Amino acid sequence: MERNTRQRAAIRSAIERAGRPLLPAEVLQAAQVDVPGLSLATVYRGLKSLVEEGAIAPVSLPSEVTRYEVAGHHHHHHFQCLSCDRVYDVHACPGDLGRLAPPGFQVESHDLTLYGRCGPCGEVGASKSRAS
Amino acid sequence: MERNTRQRAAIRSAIERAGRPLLPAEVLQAAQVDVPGLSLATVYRGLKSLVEEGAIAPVSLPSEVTRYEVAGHHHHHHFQCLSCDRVYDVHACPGDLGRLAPPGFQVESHDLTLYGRCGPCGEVGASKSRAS
DNA sequence: ATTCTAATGCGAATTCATTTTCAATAAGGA
DNA sequence: TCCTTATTGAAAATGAATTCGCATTAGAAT
Repeated sequence: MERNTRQRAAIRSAIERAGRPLLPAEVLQAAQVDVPGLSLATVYRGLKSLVEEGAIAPVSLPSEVTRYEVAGHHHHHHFQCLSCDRVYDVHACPGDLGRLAPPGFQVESHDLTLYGRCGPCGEVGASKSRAS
Repeated sequence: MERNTRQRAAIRSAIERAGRPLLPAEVLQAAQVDVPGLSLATVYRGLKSLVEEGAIAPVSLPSEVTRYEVAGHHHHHHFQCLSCDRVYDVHACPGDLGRLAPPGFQVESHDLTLYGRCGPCGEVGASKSRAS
């Protein structure tokens, strides 16, 4: 059966603590606080099983590697900071986008990504410094 | 200087004729109508130079390889068919999305992708058949 | 405590889109 | 037409993300 290992708990915990979608590399870094020797391969294995068991959900944005966030959120969108590249959840939606499609096209869902400067980056006026 | 070759004309023409964003592989297929021996490497080379000279623009959607479409369109969005995977332009926009971002977040731009069934696929009732 | 085997770390191996190498070819100016 | 060299096709090489193989480690049931 599936075992509860420190590394899996650390991976899950890292994503929960972040409160925003994380890249596999970011999960690695955050989870290594709990498990110093953690490897990237294990992060990938953990992410895969957590997705399968429905604990986390993949988040893919244009031209970006898939990130992961805790599952169960209502319908929402994302904001990516042009300065630090971090992605945040946006719990709002313009709604009723079916009307935008050409006639004869049936809309079932949609993805919206906002781009700009996030709160933290706006405060320090950083210019293109990557996320901590 | 830059030479006007049959292959470059075919690549450009293929994208113009399509009227929608095409994958490199789709450009290859469409352009081979004009130049049978055309190679994918040449398509990539052509796409790169056409982007540099501003004739075409890259279109990237979540989890998708970059497509290319004629440049110069006004601000617009895209629709991807869940049945055939083709991508179409959507010349409409919900507008004013800055209000959706969390306080302190500055929105500069946005990307919107609609998913559903395109006109052609809706008509034939095809289920998951890939684009022609 | 003992045993069984899932899980891990590490490096090698994949996958796949895109780029490069290079000999052959073909624009297009002279 | 001739010449120079940008361009092409084909295959090999890259680059980056993700997965795999395997010996070792460590959950957890007994």
